[in-house]
Amino acid sequence: MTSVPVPVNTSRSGGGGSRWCPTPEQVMLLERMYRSGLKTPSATQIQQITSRLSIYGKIQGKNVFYWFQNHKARDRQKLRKKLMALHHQNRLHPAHDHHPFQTLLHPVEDVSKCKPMINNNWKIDDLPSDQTLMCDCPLMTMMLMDHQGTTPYCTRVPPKTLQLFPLTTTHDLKQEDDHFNT
Amino acid sequence: MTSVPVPVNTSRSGGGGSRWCPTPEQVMLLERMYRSGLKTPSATQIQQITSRLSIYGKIQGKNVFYWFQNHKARDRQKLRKKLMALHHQNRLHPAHDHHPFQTLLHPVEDVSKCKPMINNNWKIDDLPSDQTLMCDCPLMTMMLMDHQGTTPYCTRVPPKTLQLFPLTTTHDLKQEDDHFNT
DNA sequence: GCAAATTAATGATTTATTCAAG
DNA sequence: CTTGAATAAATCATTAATTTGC
Repeated sequence: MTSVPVPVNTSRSGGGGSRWCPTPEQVMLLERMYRSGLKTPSATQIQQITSRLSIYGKIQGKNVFYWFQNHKARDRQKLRKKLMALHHQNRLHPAHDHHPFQTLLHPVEDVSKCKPMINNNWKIDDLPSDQTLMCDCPLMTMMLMDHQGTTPYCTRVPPKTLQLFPLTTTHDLKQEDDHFNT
Repeated sequence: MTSVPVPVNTSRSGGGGSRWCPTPEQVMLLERMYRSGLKTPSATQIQQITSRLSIYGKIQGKNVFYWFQNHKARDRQKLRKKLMALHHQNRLHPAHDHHPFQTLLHPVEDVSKCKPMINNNWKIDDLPSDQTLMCDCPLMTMMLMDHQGTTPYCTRVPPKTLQLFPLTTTHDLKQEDDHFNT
């Protein structure tokens, strides 16, 4: 696209093929409004926002409109993804584990404010004894075994699959559909 | 306020150490996993990692959890700083560009109690008169106001008739890509 | 060379968000 | 409108690096 170093906001007048490139100030203010509860601005609001943000750079009403649309959609998508993963995990491992964690960090509710109350209340700490644990984790095993002559426990090096731990301690291994790859 | 005298114990030996001190092997393997794409391990994965890293030294599930949380957060933070710096360079904020931009991004403000005047019905045609428009969203006005009166270059702020934007009509408006984030 | 003092990294907690379910 | 679930951001706290004076 013949990118001539145009001063950032490449809103070329005319036939206009360029996209809006928000400035940091614009993004900051938009995010602030979004967090403040404005999820779907009305046309009037969009006009006001546009006029106010135009002092930071070129901007149009449709940019604002699309920004809110995209931002909301992205938020929802992200959350849905998480919930899906969680639900899947819950189905597969109803017994224990499954929480993606932060809840486990709330040991006690009443005393947590007063004192640093040392933290041995972690559920995760009670690791199930490592008997079947270290049998099937392709990538993990692969990553954990190089560079040391010690070879932890499991010495099997799978080809190249990038799936993480499909395993459960007692059940057969169905993958829990991980989602770490952005 | 005043710190309690730390028990000071050998973290890796036994007893209640102050905090986890990862061994170089542990750090190396954790970083390798992170770089391989594992950003938020599930509880099961954390257990796996913990049990495998425990051969290099004392470690608990919460340590692994915290490690990934912190690592991810600080990665994001670093990246954001870089991007912010770059954008600032481009924009050449002359007045006071060296105040921590992060503070501006802090969501410390609690204007969120204001009700979102959501209005999905945005027909541009029947816009109400502008007079009442300005009144029903003090929140937006407040947020959009310049914090220090910096107003870089463009100072035109017409609060009146503004450019309209296409609605879902015959127009195409297919240029709403997302690039304001990341 | 060595510790006390100071600064930078990083482990561990707390707080503020988000969307959706009830 | 309130609450549930789960962070990610912000912050607190402690360890490691380093500087400094002797």
